[in-house]
Amino acid sequence: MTDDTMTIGEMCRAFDVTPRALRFYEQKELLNPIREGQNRFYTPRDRARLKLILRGKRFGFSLAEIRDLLELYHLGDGQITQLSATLEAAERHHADLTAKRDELATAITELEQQIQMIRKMLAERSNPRSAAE
Amino acid sequence: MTDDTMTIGEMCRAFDVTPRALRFYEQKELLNPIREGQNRFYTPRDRARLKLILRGKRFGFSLAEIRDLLELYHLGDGQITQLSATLEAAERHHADLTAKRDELATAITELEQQIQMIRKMLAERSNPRSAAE
DNA sequence: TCGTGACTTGACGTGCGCGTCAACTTGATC
DNA sequence: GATCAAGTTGACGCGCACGTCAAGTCACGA
Repeated sequence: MTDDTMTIGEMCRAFDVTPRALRFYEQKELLNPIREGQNRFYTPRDRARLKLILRGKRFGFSLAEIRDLLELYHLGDGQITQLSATLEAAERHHADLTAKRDELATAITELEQQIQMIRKMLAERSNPRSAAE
Repeated sequence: MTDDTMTIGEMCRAFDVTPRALRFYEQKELLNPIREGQNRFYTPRDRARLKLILRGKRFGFSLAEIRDLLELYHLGDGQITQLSATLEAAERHHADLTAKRDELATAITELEQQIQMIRKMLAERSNPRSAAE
């Protein structure tokens, strides 16, 4: 076994990112792989964080925001640092996400109405007589 | 009545954006207000489009993507241009949004678990004996 | 020993989404 | 007629999230 760490190349293939991006995230303190000499070795924890990074990006969060949020997820595994402050931050993030979810639901509903309209127009175009119904 | 159009300043106050942003969106062909001499007058249609622009930004879409999507929403009001192609594009966008919705739901669930963990840790901290249960 | 391939550290470049001047016009008010 | 607010067109600047070189290190097999 390879000690369950991964090289930068393996990470890139696994997550479809470039080495440049991984080093950039490290510089911005979103990742901190083990440094053995010059080389980097990414632990399972790094992988979990990268998943969250990419997810956060998809939802339009900046890397700075994501870095702060990663602190929250991180302390699940034992650290007892300012728990109540962390709870507050987590709840703010939760409110943020649920608001986004609601807005997304609205957007989806509206889009579905648009699609229905287009379907109707197509139907009337292919069979104009049915417009009487 | 003021012809139901708005000046750039009114738009900025209504949507909390800068004039610079509105002119930028116009340059990128996301908006096209009426030009009366030098000045711009934004119609209800511009306002509807701006709403969608800002929403799209919140979901992490680029302005170029949003511009393309606006074409879809637009043709609801009469134009019959490539209806079936439009339907396809709309359905792709729909798939995109629902995927985002599902991923967001996952993220929210995970965050809620984290919050539960933090609450538990706080409870045990304030009343350590209950850890025996 | 000599590639070769994977990795490294700078350092500059790039596209996006505007911010921020400067210099000007235009209509209303004193 | 002067002023002032609101708008205009360039044009340069900036922060973010990397891309893209150049130049070097290091382990490995032929």
